[in-house]
Amino acid sequence: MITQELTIYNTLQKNKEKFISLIPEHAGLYVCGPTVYGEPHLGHARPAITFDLVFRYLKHIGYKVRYVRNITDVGHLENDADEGEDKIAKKARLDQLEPMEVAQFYIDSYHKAMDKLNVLRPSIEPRASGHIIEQIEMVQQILDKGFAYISNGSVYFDVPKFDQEFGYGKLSGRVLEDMISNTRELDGQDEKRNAADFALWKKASPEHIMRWNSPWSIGFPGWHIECTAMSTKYLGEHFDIHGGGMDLIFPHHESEVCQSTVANGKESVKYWMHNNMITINGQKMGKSLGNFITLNQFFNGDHAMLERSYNAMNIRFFIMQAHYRGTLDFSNEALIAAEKGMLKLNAADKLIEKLPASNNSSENISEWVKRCYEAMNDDLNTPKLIAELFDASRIINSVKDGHLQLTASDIDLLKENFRLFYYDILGMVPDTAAVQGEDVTEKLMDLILEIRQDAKTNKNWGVADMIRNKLTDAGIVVKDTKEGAEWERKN
RNA sequence: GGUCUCUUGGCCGAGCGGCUAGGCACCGGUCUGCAAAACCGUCUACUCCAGUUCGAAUCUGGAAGAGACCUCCA
Repeated sequence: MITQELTIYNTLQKNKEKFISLIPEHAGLYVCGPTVYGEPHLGHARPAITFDLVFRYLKHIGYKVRYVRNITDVGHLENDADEGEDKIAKKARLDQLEPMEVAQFYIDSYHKAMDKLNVLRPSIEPRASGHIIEQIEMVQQILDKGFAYISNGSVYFDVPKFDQEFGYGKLSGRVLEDMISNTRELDGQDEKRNAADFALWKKASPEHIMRWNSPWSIGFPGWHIECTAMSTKYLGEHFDIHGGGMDLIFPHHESEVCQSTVANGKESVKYWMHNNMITINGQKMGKSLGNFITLNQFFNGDHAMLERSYNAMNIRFFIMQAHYRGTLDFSNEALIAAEKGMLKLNAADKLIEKLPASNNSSENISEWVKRCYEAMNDDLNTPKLIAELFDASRIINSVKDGHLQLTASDIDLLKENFRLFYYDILGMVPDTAAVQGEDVTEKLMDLILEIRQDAKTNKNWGVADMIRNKLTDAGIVVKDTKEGAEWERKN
């Protein structure tokens, strides 16, 4: 049973819409995954986390979800390379490795980083190189229907013809005539009949390492066709959600609309969702700008722009503190502020266990739960949800201090839902460092705090402060409360 | 230049016509041997101009600034 009414922003309609799945209680989700020719960086984290939230929330509210996220491991050209050269092939030559070895290395690297960020693995993670046959078949379908042409061994999609029949630019808002009139004439690009046409299949030049046989030439598939072929294969000709970064709207997703409309005879995607981009200190992240920071550099603090290291949950929390459709700017200051907030919530979670129950509740916890759901139902408003969690934190701390009261059942309700939203839905990881097992540590800490308490009782402030300061240096924060001293690990 | 998006207090960031967002920082208070934590309170806002409205951060028009995409490729 579907328990919540979710509303999501559909790029196709430029509006928020109720999410109604094509098949009741089932949801199909396709997201453009990484191009594996380099270390995973911040730009990979945002879409992965955004759609991880979609995946988690759809499952939570009762959908059986098939989540497909592809890996692009064929046919990439360097942005700044003069001659067209496959990104993976180029890297392979430099490193003296097989192209697939390079791809595998970065796939592993990507997975490790995503695991740290607690991004759930998709249901299916298809690789473009493993679906060459499906792509060739789809190109053939488009040719058979007359919306593509062969030119010098390559196959191009006929955009003007598509525009006449179906209307081009639904997703990105591009107008074909404007595009044509704004296009600069480039030498040596006259294989295409029209500048707006895009490649379905490219004939490989001699130095191009990654190549496959096809009816038209030895070559490789055009970029856009892989997503259409793989989404059709695993989710069907019509599916619910297609996601990706806003930078992919044009030309990638617009081209996918063209391809699926022709090949499948209808538009495939019901809801298009796009996450916004990430900037660093207000600037676009780019290798040439010197602000290109990989995820591992964040985790290690190993980059000139980073004042210190930031753990994966800190990054995840920070990303979720902004709405996915807004730009997000990274800075040391903002990251540290996010960490403090996160630690506050972690501390509140631990306190829930120790709350005293009253006969009456001064707070309406059911209403609070409702507000949490409303935030998520409103196009995944995670900043709002996090604000509600901070409100819960205030309630928890106040109940502990005796300023507010909750009944035993309200405490349970609060505990259950705080953890549901914080851990299961937002995907934060419990602060295990101080909680998990570690009996010896627990006993040692009890002993140390006991000694310190003795010193305090004897007004031996020097010893008491020394213990506290040394523990602080060791990354352990001591909190003196009315019930005695408590401790927790920092980071 | 074209298309689109955005511009909220010291920083991050919700808000979608009237009601405190929230976090971080700062300041004051409670607590404490001192501190930290916690709680309470205070202070800084809606880029600018014009319009619609009883009422606008929120709608409309204009200006300025920022960003994304706009050849090939992914």
